[in-house]
Amino acid sequence: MPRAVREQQMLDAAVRIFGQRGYRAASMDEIADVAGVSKPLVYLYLNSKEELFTACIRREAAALVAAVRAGVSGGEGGGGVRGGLPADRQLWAGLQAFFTHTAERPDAWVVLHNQARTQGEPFAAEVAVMREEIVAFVTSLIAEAAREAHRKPELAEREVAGLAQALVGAAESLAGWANGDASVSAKEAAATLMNFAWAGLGELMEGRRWVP
Amino acid sequence: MPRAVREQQMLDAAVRIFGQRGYRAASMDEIADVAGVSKPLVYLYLNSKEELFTACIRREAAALVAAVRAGVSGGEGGGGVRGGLPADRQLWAGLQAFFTHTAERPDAWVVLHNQARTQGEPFAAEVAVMREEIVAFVTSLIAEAAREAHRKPELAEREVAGLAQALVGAAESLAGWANGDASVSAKEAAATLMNFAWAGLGELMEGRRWVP
Amino acid sequence: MPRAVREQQMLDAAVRIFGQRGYRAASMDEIADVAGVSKPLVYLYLNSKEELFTACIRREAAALVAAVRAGVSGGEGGGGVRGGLPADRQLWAGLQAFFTHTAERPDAWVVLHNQARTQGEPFAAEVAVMREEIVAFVTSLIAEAAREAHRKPELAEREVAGLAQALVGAAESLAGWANGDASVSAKEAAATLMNFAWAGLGELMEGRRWVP
Amino acid sequence: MPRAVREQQMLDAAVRIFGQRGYRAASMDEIADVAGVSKPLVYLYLNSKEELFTACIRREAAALVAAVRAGVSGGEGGGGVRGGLPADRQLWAGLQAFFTHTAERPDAWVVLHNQARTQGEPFAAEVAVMREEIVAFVTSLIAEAAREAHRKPELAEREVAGLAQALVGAAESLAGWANGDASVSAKEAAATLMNFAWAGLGELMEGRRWVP
DNA sequence: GATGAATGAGCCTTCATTCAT
DNA sequence: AATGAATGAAGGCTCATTCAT
Repeated sequence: MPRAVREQQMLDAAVRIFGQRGYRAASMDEIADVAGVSKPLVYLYLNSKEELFTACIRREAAALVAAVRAGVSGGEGGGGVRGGLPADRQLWAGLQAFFTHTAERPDAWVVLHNQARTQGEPFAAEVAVMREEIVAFVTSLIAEAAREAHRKPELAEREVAGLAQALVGAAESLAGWANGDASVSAKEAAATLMNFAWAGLGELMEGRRWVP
Repeated sequence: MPRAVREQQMLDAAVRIFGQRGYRAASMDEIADVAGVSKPLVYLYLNSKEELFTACIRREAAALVAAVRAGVSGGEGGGGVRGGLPADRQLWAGLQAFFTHTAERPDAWVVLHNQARTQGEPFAAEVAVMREEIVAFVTSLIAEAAREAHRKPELAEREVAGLAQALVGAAESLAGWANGDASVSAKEAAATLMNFAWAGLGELMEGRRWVP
Repeated sequence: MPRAVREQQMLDAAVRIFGQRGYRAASMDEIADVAGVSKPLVYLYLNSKEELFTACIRREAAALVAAVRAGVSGGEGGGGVRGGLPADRQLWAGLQAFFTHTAERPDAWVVLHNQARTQGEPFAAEVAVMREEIVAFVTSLIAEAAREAHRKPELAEREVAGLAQALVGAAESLAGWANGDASVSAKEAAATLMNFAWAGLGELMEGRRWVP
Repeated sequence: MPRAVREQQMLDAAVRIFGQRGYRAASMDEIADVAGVSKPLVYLYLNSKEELFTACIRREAAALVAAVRAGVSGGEGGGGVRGGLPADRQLWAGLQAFFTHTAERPDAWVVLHNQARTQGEPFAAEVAVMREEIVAFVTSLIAEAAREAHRKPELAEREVAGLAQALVGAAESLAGWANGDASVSAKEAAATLMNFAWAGLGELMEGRRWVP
């Protein structure tokens, strides 16, 4: 069996075990078992527990970003009208893709969101890169929406950044919730968040704020 | 030294170490050291690592809920006019209390939010109880707000629940963000979230929704 | 059982196993077994294989130097005439003590001479210190002998150093030989070397050299 | 590439690695790498780590003995006057050859002297054979020297054996010393030992002994 | 003839946990 | 009430060794 295939099997197993047990509690023995190979082979290909975990993070981060990108580009119309979608449709498509992907690979999401971020520096930095990529994308969407609405730039740049953080944070949180509670589909989660967020953003763009 | 005091010292130490190292990486040796007692004494009082961790979770969960409750009840006017505050003021007070408390006890927040939820079943259930309590409270606030606005109950119960989840999730996410990034105060975090959320909720109560 | 005693037992066992198997081939498991304790206790007291080996080297080096010193000081006459012995008697006493000690503790000698010196830098340096101490002592003896013989200092300092090296080297080598081949007693080994060396030194002090 | 050549390359690599790392710490992987072949090929030709090590010992022992023999036979005059050299010239030639050879192949010397002798029985015996051959040769030289001096055989056979042991031991020790300390050439080492030894031997042949 | 792929076994190290005092 | 002393069990990692090709 070629090396590349075996490596993917190992990463599959590792993501599963890391997701279920946590980084520390996961044992290389169990990972090798689940991958259907011997432990030395895991070391031969991936060198150490640390590198194995890093490889998992990288693969899953790339897969998630790719999924969201594909969702946004593909849009709703089926790939024809590329790039021309309005900001709200792009956000909607991105959220759907995000919730779908995380629902399909719950262990991967746990690894990225819950495990990697709580295991200290070599790993946290790895996910931080991906997250910033997504935050930047959302930020650009909000800014574009403001432009589309032909408003004077009522929203300061710093404020937009804060809103993007809140939106991404809410999405992350809902992903965990939707996965944990089986009765919520990806589409429902996306709709809930879209409703919650888009209306709020619209109001803010009108300059209406809540003050104590 | 009375037993109750010693126990609190141990829990203090445990929360700190669990928060900094994670459940698995934390060693009973270090906890006993930091607590200034011998290891067997820790076992005498708290039986096992698992029970010790559970005790930490319970204590900190109770403290957090109590802080939020106190914030809401105390309100802005100083404790006199109980229960009479409008829903938005109550939410505002609760958010402020939440962000303040988590900022004051970062290790405790890490234990509750990052560690307990990722260490499997005995522990995840423990925090889930507390979280549900808070979600229920937020849900009641949203419902009350709808009543105050004298609308027909346009918002289905299920929908309200989803919104509460999103709001709580966003708050949790922002708490981590605010603690990690020193430049954001509790009040700022609360204001960001309040702006984001209240406008959206208001719109929804008016029956305006985003549809694809 | 008090800690100090246990530590000596562990060192006894370690010296034996390191001597018989070599540093790498010796297993902490076997050492713990032979010491009659569990492996974690060995780690609790001596931290690591490396530190354990270093502790062995230090203890045995000190013991060997002490034995030689005691032999020289005690002299043949029984401790009365301290310090006044002529150089040849001192050398004779030192050699006897050296061969006696190495014969009594063959594993310790193997550890010092064969193992420690071939396991790279943390360890080699440790024995080098002891060896230099002995070489310095022998050097001073040769120089004193030259003075006693009322010769002009025919022997250059560098030459004396080389002779000391050769003498110590010969002694080290004979120690291994005498221990390996049971029919040679410590006294015989000392006599052989004394005969071999003292005559040669005497000749050299007379200025007689072998030239091709 | 013919098998014999490949085998020599492997032995070259093995001697180097065994010498630098020690028997246990040397890995078959590294040896195969350095030899420029794959690991299974090493096993195909040399069967096991143990046999590989044994093969190294045998080859290097034979090479060393051959070098010394050649030095003695070749003598100073260039190979013409075989066998006629006096004993001291033969010893001088042998020592020079010995120190030259060990200086040229330091790893080989480490393998023979430091590693093989400390790795237990299969290997120690292998070098012992070679050493005895050399000791026997030196013994015969001393005896011949005594004859040449026309003395009655004052030196008992047992005594001669002891002296040969001491001389060989001193040479072994000086070899390590000279290789480790770069400032000593083969010729210097040989001269130091020759001076030290021949005078002592001469004295003994005259019947002058050191007595306590 | 030669090797890429794979593994059983073992070693160093750590940790939660328990007695005897 | 409190602890010094001690351990069973497990985990990360490496290595000599073997097939199928």
